Amino acid sequence: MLRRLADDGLRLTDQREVVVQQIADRAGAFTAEALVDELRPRGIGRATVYRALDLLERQGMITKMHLDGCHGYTVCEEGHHHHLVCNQCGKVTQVDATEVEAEIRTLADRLRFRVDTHTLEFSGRCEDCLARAS
Amino acid sequence: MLRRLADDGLRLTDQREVVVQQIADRAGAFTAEALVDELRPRGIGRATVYRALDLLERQGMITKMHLDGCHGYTVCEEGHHHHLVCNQCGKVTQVDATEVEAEIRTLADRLRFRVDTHTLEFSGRCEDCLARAS
DNA sequence: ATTCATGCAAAGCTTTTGCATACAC
DNA sequence: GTGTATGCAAAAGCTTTGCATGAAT
Repeated sequence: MLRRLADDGLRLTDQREVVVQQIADRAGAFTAEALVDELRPRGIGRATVYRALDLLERQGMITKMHLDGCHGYTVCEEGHHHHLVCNQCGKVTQVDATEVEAEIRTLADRLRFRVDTHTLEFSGRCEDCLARAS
Repeated sequence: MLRRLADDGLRLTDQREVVVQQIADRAGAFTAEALVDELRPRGIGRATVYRALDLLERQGMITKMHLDGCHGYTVCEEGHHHHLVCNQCGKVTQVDATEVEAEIRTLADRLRFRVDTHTLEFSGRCEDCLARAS
């Protein structure tokens, strides 16, 4: 992720590095404010966190997610935009929804509506949480 | 809508009536704050509007939508929850996505994940706006 | 009569902005 | 050296809440 930032000609500051490290291998979604809390002890200010998230989103390295209060982000690969969100542990898994995708395209073609983008999100319970429940 | 409120044993106040009238035959999505502005001249307070929207949402008569800033509502029929959002005029159309729906169910079954709910939203340009553009 | 809704204003929370300073290139 | 990022604190948005008053059943 850091390399990608550099490759895109963006400034590699200490703070951006820390932000990226903090979110890079995170299983679930997170809110901006949670990140702020985690990074405050490391001397990174609120505005910097918000600005970094903005930047990373514009670079397509993270996506905004529709969590409960509509304020989450998650790290994600480019192109694919379908997520399974576990309501219990908050984990976000990427899912390959090729067939659904195809069906969506068919539908879009039939509608008198030019579909530019679509959002598809699943919420429920992940394997681990299901296992833990029984 | 008013009848449905009454049927569900809820109090029919003047203010709720006005709120319902104001949103009932609206083509697009709207934000809470926009409604507040529209209803302020009619003497309806901010809190009342927010509480009414909350109520209507719990009754399933409107749904929260993920607009640009993630803060919209739209009137919608029960059950079906798929919307086309026009980026230009803001109109929201309900769409029948039965095939997609079926595909989603198939996918859900295959995943080691218990899917409780899913969200599917399309955004692009509606017929009218496309026509107007040419 | 009781119970619930309302309006107001204040508080809470999240996000953005202005500005002087510091850092990356 | 230049231009951009940072930190802070303040402002700006949006939503919720406490409380006294008023309305619906």
